Amino acid sequence: MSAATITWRERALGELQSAGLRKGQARLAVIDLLSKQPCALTAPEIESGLRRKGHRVGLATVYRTLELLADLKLVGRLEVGQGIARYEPLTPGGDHHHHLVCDHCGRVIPFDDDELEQTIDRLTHKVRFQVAEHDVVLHGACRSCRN
Amino acid sequence: MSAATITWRERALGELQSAGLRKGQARLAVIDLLSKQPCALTAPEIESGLRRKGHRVGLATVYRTLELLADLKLVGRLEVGQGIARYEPLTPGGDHHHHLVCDHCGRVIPFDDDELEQTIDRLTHKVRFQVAEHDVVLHGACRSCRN
DNA sequence: TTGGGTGCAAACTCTTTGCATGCCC
DNA sequence: GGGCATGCAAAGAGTTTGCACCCAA
Repeated sequence: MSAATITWRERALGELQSAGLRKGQARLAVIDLLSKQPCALTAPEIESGLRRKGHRVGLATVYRTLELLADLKLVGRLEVGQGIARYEPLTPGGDHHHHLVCDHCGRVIPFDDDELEQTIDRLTHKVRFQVAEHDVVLHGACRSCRN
Repeated sequence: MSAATITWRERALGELQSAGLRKGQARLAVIDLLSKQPCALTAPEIESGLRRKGHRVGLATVYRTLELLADLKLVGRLEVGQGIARYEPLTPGGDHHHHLVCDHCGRVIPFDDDELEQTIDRLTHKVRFQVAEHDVVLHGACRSCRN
């Protein structure tokens, strides 16, 4: 089994280990839930998801865990409007993507596009600014909401 | 003088007129201030800017005015992180741009790029989604903050 | 005159912080 | 056992809403 087949969850646990951080039940629960999610969730969504599964995890702990995981580059933080932060697992080489946001129902739908990535890469070097990350958000109406 | 030389401020006042909306002193003050701004401001920034000029405008009114102007497509709403909304005048054909955000000092710097716009235009038609607007945000360190 | 516009204050939501307790190592 | 991790509650910040007064048309 090659390194490329390590799951995000396994990688996250390894990163905690090598950073000398503990694996408390709250952290494990948040990592578990995130690892099963295809796209970005808000902190309150994560908290209620855990509660529904019987975990009693403080919302503050969810935020602290997400901040920790973001510092370790294990999750990405994304803001798509309404001043709400969303978090999603990051995979190193793999599935970099951006988001379509439906301004009617609030749905967030991931997409990717190679040409877009190439264009942004070129742009990143053109600009007089040290670019670390980029976000592209397309706003509009999803298939259910456009009439 | 052709239609193309109408200023944003004049257009905004015209839109209010034809929508049957009143031109109260607070709305006029917000429109005036926005018309002189090159890039996106937050609602509290607008409020304190007006206060500094001697206007007494409630923060709630600033929000209500910005929402109104956004509905009329006269201003764009932009979120660059930290859950803070920023607003800037929109000109129909003209100066479409995107933003560099310094994650250290919080500065927001506008930029534009034709290649990027073309790529996003193509993308907009490729995607199974009705796209109304798009935002590109590059995060990183500005020239003052990178050491 | 009259109803939309405005200011003030309170409410709401998301997020962060303080502190005492608990549990991983 | 020691110290990081956690939960609860309170504090903070941005934004929205309720309501009475005011002013543009």
